[in-house]
Amino acid sequence: MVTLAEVAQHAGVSASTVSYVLSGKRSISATTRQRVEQSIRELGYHPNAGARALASSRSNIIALMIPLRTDMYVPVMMEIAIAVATTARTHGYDVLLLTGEEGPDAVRRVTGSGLADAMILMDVQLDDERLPLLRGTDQPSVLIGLPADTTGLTCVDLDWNATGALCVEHLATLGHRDIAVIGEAPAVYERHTGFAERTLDGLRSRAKELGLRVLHRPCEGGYDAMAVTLARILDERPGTTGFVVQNESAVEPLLALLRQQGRAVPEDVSVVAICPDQVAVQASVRLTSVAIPAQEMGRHAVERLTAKLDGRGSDEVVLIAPELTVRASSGPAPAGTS
Amino acid sequence: MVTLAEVAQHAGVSASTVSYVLSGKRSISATTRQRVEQSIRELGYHPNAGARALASSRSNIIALMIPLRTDMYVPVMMEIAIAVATTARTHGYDVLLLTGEEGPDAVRRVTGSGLADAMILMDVQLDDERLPLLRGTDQPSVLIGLPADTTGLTCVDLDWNATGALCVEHLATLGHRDIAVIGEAPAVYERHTGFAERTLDGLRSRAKELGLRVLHRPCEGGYDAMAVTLARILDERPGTTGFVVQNESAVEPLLALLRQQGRAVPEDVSVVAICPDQVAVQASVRLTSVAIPAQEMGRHAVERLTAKLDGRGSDEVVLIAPELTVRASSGPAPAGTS
DNA sequence: ACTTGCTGTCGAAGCGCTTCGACAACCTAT
DNA sequence: ATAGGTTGTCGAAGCGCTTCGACAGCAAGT
Repeated sequence: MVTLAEVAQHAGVSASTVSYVLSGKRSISATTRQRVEQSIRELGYHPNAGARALASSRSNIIALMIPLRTDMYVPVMMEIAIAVATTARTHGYDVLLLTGEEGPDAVRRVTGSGLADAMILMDVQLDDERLPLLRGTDQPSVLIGLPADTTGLTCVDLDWNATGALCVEHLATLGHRDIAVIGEAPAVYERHTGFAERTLDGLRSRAKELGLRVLHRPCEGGYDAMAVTLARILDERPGTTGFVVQNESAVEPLLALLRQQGRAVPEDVSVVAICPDQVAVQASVRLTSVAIPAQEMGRHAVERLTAKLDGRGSDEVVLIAPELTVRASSGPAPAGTS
Repeated sequence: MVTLAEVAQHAGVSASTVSYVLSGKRSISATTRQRVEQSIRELGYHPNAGARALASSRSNIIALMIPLRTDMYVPVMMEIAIAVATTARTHGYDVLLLTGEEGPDAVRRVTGSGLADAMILMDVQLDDERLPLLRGTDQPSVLIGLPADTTGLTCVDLDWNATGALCVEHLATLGHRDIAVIGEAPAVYERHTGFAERTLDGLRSRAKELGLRVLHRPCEGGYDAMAVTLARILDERPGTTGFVVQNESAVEPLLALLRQQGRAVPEDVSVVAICPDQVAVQASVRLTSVAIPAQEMGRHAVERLTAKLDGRGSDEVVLIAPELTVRASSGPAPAGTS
């Protein structure tokens, strides 16, 4: 293992000079710098992470806490995680992967031990038990998702209220009057996950303004669950012509069931999904959808965080504006329904 | 920030004693231990990770290198990652998330800096450029997936050869003679990803033994790609009655297309999928499938790794035996085809 | 009583780096 | 020519922990 001291000796300078070459915190003459860089290359030197962390009280690690639930749509989590990791690297940080399993203890452990300089939390609940800890520490953090009370916190999220509203507006414009919302699994609502409730709020209030009727049903994914849910919806509101789906694993089952019942999409019923673009494009009917900007969320989160770590930037809530892409699953409401 | 020294003072012992209480590397009297533990609790002490790493040359971190490709089935990667993270925690390790982006440089960086004590590599290619580096270092590592040459390496993987064979056997037993294999995206084969080729090998050689005909077609996921692929297959081999699918995002499209063409599953054609159980269960037809044991793979990998870190265990290849679960998508070949 | 062997504790050295203050050496303005 | 300011480099302290050797105290065997 090559050390700073060896590099220094090899280059004929002192250890501190090498350190300053590496960090750029003091000016170094061009010739010295070159000599040092040469030695570093020749010896294959890599600074020791532990020593660095100890001396500078900076680990250059960002902790990312991901949920380990299975009722969330996993690819989105993964995409965020990957965006976080790659963006972090461009800022010189590595990413430590924490699963939600440990809960608040993980926050204590990481902040207490100086393992990470900052953290990003995913799957934030409206009243999340980790929040008091975050507020009580001076370690920077960013939430992906919005809790009920955001004072003293930095959050990044899709504007779910606006997303819900946007879906309704689109259907309203097309003349649909009776809207059914296929939601996430019941458990998601029970634990008061912000995005699900906000979507619903935005959707309902806009629907009210526009004079539409909305029926919301949570739904586990898969065919069987979707079949039951759809039957109930059509039983209760036979005139339903617009669907908003916020559960990736219910999308395909819904399309199949509608097809099976002889309801054509988009001629008889329109479907708007809230899902990653890839899902929308790969579905059996190319779906009109509001994209979930996973990458953007991950990137934003890291950028807010590094800003804080550099002393720039303050607490703030970043809401990403939703974008609806019209594809083949939505069209004018059939005559006589509006 | 509370330090070891403060705990020692509070408990009225020396710093080294506290350290030994923490590590258990020397015997400590019960009374002293209790006093120290009490102080630790009262002061809310957390050992500093950097200092620990520096002094012990152990970071207690395992690096996990995940691919950032989008043509692999993401939930499986995620499940493995989560299994790795949770299993690692039970052994006292944290997990550093590396994306494949950096490639071999990441391996150099991590081993060189002592950031991690060991690494787990996913998405291993038959002739992976990271392998020479791994062989050249004394840092323990485990691959999830099999390269062409496994000498000096520890690998964990599903036995893909056996998986392919198992699928064929099942179909053969049911009387199917003409088998089509819907594979991963062409890119997966082009970059010589081990599992895809091995599955095919196992499948073909068993088919040969059993006298079955096999037609293999790579396939991007989604409806459009699947439609083209299926048309070609049925054109070339109209008598095909058995399908093996090794591409999660082709499963549902295939089922839909078959249905659409009036081919009943499992009466007219049988489908065997190689996919996580969740996918098999949630599909529109409950699929006969060989499960991808993501959790098990993650767990095994960590356990092999910690064994190595503790000086136990040696290089070895762990192949997990595939298990086929019969569900509703496979049945006897229609009369007159065998 | 005296060595021998534990057991439990301590002090001190050092892990490899960052960072602060010091200070030559030089350059510019008086 | 001299005071004042830069610029580039160095030495030393210290980050918080682990670990090694030393050793006091005590039990057991001679």
